[in-house]
This record gives sequence, structure tokens and C-alpha cells, in this order.
Amino acid sequence: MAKTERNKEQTKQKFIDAVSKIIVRDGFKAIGINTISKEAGLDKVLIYRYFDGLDGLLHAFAKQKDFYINISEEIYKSIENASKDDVKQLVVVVLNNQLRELRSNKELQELMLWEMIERNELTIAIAKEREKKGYELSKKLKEKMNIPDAELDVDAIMSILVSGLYYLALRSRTVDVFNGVEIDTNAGWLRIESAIQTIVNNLFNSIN
Amino acid sequence: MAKTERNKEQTKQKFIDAVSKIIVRDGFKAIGINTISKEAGLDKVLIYRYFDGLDGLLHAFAKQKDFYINISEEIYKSIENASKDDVKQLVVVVLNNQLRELRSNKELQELMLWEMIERNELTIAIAKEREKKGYELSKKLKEKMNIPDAELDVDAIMSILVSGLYYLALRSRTVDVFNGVEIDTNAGWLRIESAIQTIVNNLFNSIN
DNA sequence: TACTTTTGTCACCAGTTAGTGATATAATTT
DNA sequence: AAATTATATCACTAACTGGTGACAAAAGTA
Repeated sequence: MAKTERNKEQTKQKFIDAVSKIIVRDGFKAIGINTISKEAGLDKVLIYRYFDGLDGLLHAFAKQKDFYINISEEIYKSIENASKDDVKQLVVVVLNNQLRELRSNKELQELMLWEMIERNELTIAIAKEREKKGYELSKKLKEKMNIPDAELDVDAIMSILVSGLYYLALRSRTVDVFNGVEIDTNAGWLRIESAIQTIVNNLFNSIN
Repeated sequence: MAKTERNKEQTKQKFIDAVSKIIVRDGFKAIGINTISKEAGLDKVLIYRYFDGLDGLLHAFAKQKDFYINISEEIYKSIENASKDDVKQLVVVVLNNQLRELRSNKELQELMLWEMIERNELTIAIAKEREKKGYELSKKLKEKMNIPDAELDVDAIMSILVSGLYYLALRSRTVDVFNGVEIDTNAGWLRIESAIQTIVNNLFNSIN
């Protein structure tokens, strides 16, 4: 018999990795004490010992990853330095950036779907964090644009546009056409990105 | 013992009603052979006999209900009779109509979430039907507006807006604020409806 | 070396799932 | 009234779920 290496931290990491693998491969629905321990090749009792149960493990998992849509430092700087005229284009860039990030990140997609279905300690915490980050970005853009609240409800408008992109990205997991747009091809997604461009342009024309 | 009434059709209906009740009360996640038979107060073996299993029952359930967002005859007629100038306002009415319908229909919400999570015979069929109906309506509006495809990608724009409303309605089940908009209050939803108005107005201003 | 603690495995529990074969009883036909 | 068919119940299976107590073996300490 080869002697078994024993290392608590390494073992804990194996469980966290197993969670990630299962989510990416089979979706959040497949997450459970048994599936995880099987995937990790370790006994499930360790999940109770090291993480105090499934909730604790999921928390450790969430802590280790960034589960809000990542806003690059680059974009943040662009906003700081942007002139008022550039901001319109920046809004488009930010929106399309979020779309691409979500489309390419299967783990994030699953997490967002999970948030929509189940309300547990984990999903609530993650959703709250993302809402905070997203809203901060939104506020920064709004300030730059310098539009009086009375004139244009930028928050409400942005919430519709962001939601639209979220939905389309998540929907494309299980469907190939939405309202005549092929969301399973690059050509389709280019149409969506152009549409965002069009909407934003026309919106702020009336102001600028 | 009170004699048990025996009536196949009535019994089948009881199962279908049970499916509906469970979905509304506990969500699609709770659907299963055991929960349904328990809710119906009947033996689960009847589900196999009368519907050839869960899939068959769900099919019967879906057939009996309208699982696409209902477009009232009234609105259809309005579109037919609308002048070119009215159409812009009609788009707003149709969008806000869909939002209200979805917000008030818990069963529909659950079905739409289900479609996003699982790809089975039922969810595929329902989604396909809704896509068809929705796209028909969209095409009707587009024709009326008489905008050349080259000028404005109406399908893509509408897909973003409709998606946005879908997402917000579904998200409001588990979250109370999105991008600073309170989607758990009427005031918040009024902001969303106004934002739709704003977006559509600005979009088609450039054309008309 | 002998003892203790940490790390990991194994075997089992009670509860739930989908699915089925045998049986009882109501309704219909002969 | 007797026989047949349709309708519904019951009791069971095998596989899975989350959860736990008893044990084994490695690592650290006296």
C-alpha cells in the first residue's frame, strides 16, 4: 500500500475544487454532499468536520472566487478620465463587457441561475455583493454623464438594459433563438451588441 | 365507509390541478411523482396508468394552460388599426402589458425559470410555442412601423427590452433591489415602465 | 517507546425518490 | 344474479439522499 498523504488544507481545497467542477459540468442542481465527496474522491464526513456541512463548504467556495461580474481596472480608469462626450461610448463598452464576461463564464451563469431559484445564505450574499459592485459602477457612469435625475431615470434604464443582457446570456444556455435573434451564434450576439449601441446612442442624443 | 366515486376524467383532472397547485405554492423544484400524488390525494400508480408517467402528466398540464404570455385580442386589433404614429406608443403598451402579465402570473414565472434550468420535452415545447407567439407579435409591430432592416435592427432591440423585463420580473421573486431600483414596490415598477417609455420614444424619434 | 491528536475510511441509519406487482372494489355487461 | 372490466389502493423494491458513530492509520509529543 502506498502511504496516504495527509494534509488538511490540501483536502479542503479538493472539496472546493470538486464543487467548482460539478457546477461547471452539471450545474448547481447537481450539488450535494454525496456528489461532492464522490467527485473529490474523499469521504463526505470530512465536509462536516472541516466546513461544518454543505453551507460552510459553499461559503468557502464562494469566498475563493469572484462571483460578481468582473469590472476591469482599465474600464474604471477610463471612466475617471473620460470627457462628457466619451461617456456615452463608455456605457456601451461597459454593457458589452458585462455581456461577454457572463457569456464566457459558465460558473457565473450557474451561480446567477441559482440565485434566481433558491434563497439561501450563499445565494443571498453573492447576489448582494454583485448588486453593490454593479450599482457602484452605474453611479460612477451617471455622475460622469451629469444628467439631472428629473430628466432621465438612468438607474431604471440601465437596469432594463443590464437585465436584458443577463437574460439573453442565461437563456442561450438552453435555447438557440430569441425573438428572431440567433443567440447561439456570434453573428446573433453581434446584433445584440449593435442594438445596445443603438439604444444608448439614441437615448443620450436627446440630452447631449 | 362512504363509497368512492370512480371517474377517470375527473381523476386525471385532479392530478393536473395538483401540478398547478404545487408549482404555484412551492415552485417547479417541488414537482415529482410522490408530491403530486400526495397533493391530489390519489395513488401515484394512476399517473403511470393514465399519463404514462410524469412527462405525460406535465404534457397534459401544459396543454390545458396557456403558457405563453397572453396577448389580448384587443391589443392585436389595436395594432391592425394603428396609424404609423400610434405604433410607437403601441410598442410601449405591449411591452408593459407583457411585464404586468408575467409579474402577476406565478405559474408562468415558475415555468419560465424551469425552461432556463432544465431542457426536457415539456420545457422545450413550451418555450418554442412562446417564442413563436412572441415573434409573431414582434413582426406585426415591425411591419406597421415600416422601418427598413438596414436602418434599425428592431428584432435585436426588442429582444433586449423584452429580456430585460423578463429578467426583472423573475429576479424580483428573490431580490428586492436591482441597480438601485426597488423591484419589490409599485413605485419601482412604475420607474421601469417609464424607462421603457423613454427608451422607445428616443429610439424611434430618430426615424419618424 | 508509548501516548495523544489529527486525518481519513467504513458501515450503517432513517427518510425520500421513482417505479411495479398483487389485490380490492366499483361499474358495466351478460 | 353472475361474470367481466375499469378504477383505485396497498405494499413492496432498489437506489438515492443527508447525516453520524465506530474504527484505522498517520503524525506529533512525552
